[in-house]
Amino acid sequence: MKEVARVAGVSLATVSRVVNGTGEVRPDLAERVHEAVRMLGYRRDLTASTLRRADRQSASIGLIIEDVSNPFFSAVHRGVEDVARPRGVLTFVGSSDEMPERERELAETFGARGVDGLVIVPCAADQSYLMRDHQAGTALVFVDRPPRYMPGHAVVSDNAGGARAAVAHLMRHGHERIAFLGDRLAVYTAEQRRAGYREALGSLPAIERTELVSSEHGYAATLELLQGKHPPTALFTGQNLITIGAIRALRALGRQRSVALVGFDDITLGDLVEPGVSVVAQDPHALGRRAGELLFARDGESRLVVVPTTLIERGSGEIPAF
Amino acid sequence: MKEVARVAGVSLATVSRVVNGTGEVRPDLAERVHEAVRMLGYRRDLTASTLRRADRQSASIGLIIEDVSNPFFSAVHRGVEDVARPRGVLTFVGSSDEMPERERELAETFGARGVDGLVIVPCAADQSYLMRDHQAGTALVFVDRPPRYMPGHAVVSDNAGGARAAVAHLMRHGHERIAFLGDRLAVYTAEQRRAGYREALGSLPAIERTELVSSEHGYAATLELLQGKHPPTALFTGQNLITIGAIRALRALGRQRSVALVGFDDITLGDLVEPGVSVVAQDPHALGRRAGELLFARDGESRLVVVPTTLIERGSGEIPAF
DNA sequence: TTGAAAGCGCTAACAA
DNA sequence: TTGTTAGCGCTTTCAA
Repeated sequence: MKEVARVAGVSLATVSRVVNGTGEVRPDLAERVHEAVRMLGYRRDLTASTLRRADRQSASIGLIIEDVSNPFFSAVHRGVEDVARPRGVLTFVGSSDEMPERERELAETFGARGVDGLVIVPCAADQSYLMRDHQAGTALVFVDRPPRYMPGHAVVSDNAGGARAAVAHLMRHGHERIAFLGDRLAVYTAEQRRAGYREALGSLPAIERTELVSSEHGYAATLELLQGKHPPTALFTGQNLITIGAIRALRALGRQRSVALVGFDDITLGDLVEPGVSVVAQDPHALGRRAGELLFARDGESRLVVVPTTLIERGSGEIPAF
Repeated sequence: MKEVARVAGVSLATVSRVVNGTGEVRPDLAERVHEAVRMLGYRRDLTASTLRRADRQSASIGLIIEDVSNPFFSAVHRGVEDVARPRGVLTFVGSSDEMPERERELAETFGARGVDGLVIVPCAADQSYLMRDHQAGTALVFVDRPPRYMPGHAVVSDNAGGARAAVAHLMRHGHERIAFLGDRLAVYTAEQRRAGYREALGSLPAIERTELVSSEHGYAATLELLQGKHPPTALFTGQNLITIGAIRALRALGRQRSVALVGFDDITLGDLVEPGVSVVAQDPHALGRRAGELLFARDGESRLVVVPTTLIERGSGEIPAF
């Protein structure tokens, strides 16, 4: 910058004004500055700029998700990017792998880098450690799950509503023995989906298997249920991997055309499988987009945004009870 | 930091030394500093630190991929993250959406933020604009495709080799009319895969449809080929979306069990479809990991790392010619 | 071993 | 309209 000023024969302040487009500068001087910038290949240092600036905005945000390579969360990521980019804001991203200490570590590092905001899929039992950043002026939005032990904006799917819709759908096809196969109930989404399941069941018997954390768990639980005494005629799987495990198990038993199945969260290529996999689809991109919008709005009040889900009928959920 | 120094009754320099663990500090003084840090909730400002530091390292890198929510590229992303994180390096990420001006814009912004390195899936016709960053000391690694009009490290899949393996596999099952359905040949990977296809064919007739840029294109091309005069008995699809389009088309014709199919790049749940989808799988996570390793190694010589592919037999590729 | 002071590249008062 | 100067929060000489 000093170089540019020297070559253009102006002061540092003028270069700054031209480069930032702030303040009035005589056109011919501005042109000389631009010329020098081109000649020297000058590019202003945004970090130094942030340091000195009055508003101290770094035009960067942090995003903490479970895993950047998980299709659900990478769609959330894209949603956030799509609202950040038009604002000229860059995104730092990190995977927490559902480990609380990684979540904290990432939040810590992002904070030390002076991000203007943080979008976070919380996994720690307690997010109150973020109060410091919040008070320091970092905007905060939680996504997929609400925060615990601290207030804050949150954008979540309609987990309970989607689950109710799935179960009601199965009931409409005559099912009275509908099993729920769910994730760790400690996770908000799993607990909400089970709540929806129970609500929709009414007086029908609840058949529940929870704490299933992999497709293998889903596979085993499905086998066990269907080979048991009073097997269910329909399955409602509360998560992606569990759905896949259930499909494999139904195939292994040759029951994929006789036992109904609705999964929560969409399955890639769910329509190419036979029968097609009926699901309650979430909209992860919208989740990210709404979170980003909330982040930049910088509202005071804590808001909970609920993104609707959609039931997609592809065959497996429309198999009748008998 | 001034506060910390005041509370601990030491100088700024001592606080810096304690916080960074550099230089010798009397244990009792160090303890007083730590105490003050805890009390005040002090966190050092990494951007200011970078500005002043001798090495000017920001402990951040930039990653430019086609789309953060594309499973292939998000796996690359995870690979890069997995080598950056243990080094305490944070990752800025952006989607180029295969638009050259976005690629440049992102590279520009990352540069202005002082990233130490850039991992990039190049889509512009010319990457020489990056020479400036390179000379300014930014490490540069290209991934999935080599750079154009500038030297640089690159990590790519064994596109030609994988294609040869796919075609040879089909030939081994008796096929003599094998069609290639490919992406835009302007893209390095598409061109390499076609080259591999042609090499493996030997004297067999080449049946090619290229410039297919969506699953709909793949669908249409498959229909057209199979309903034509001398239909192929086997298909080699050079890209994910094309593979999906081809599967849909084969189903629509009821030919999924009589026409062989091998796709380049793995398909999620390819084993749940009937018949299972045989593919030449890439290892996008390894692509990202190797790129990250090269980035941090900061070798002088331009190196081209080729990551091997794996043929996965799931049924569709093992359908015999008659 | 510690502290004083300079200065990284930039922006924002203020003065001219 | 332009330039001078102070200083953002930090690290790094250099001297004590």
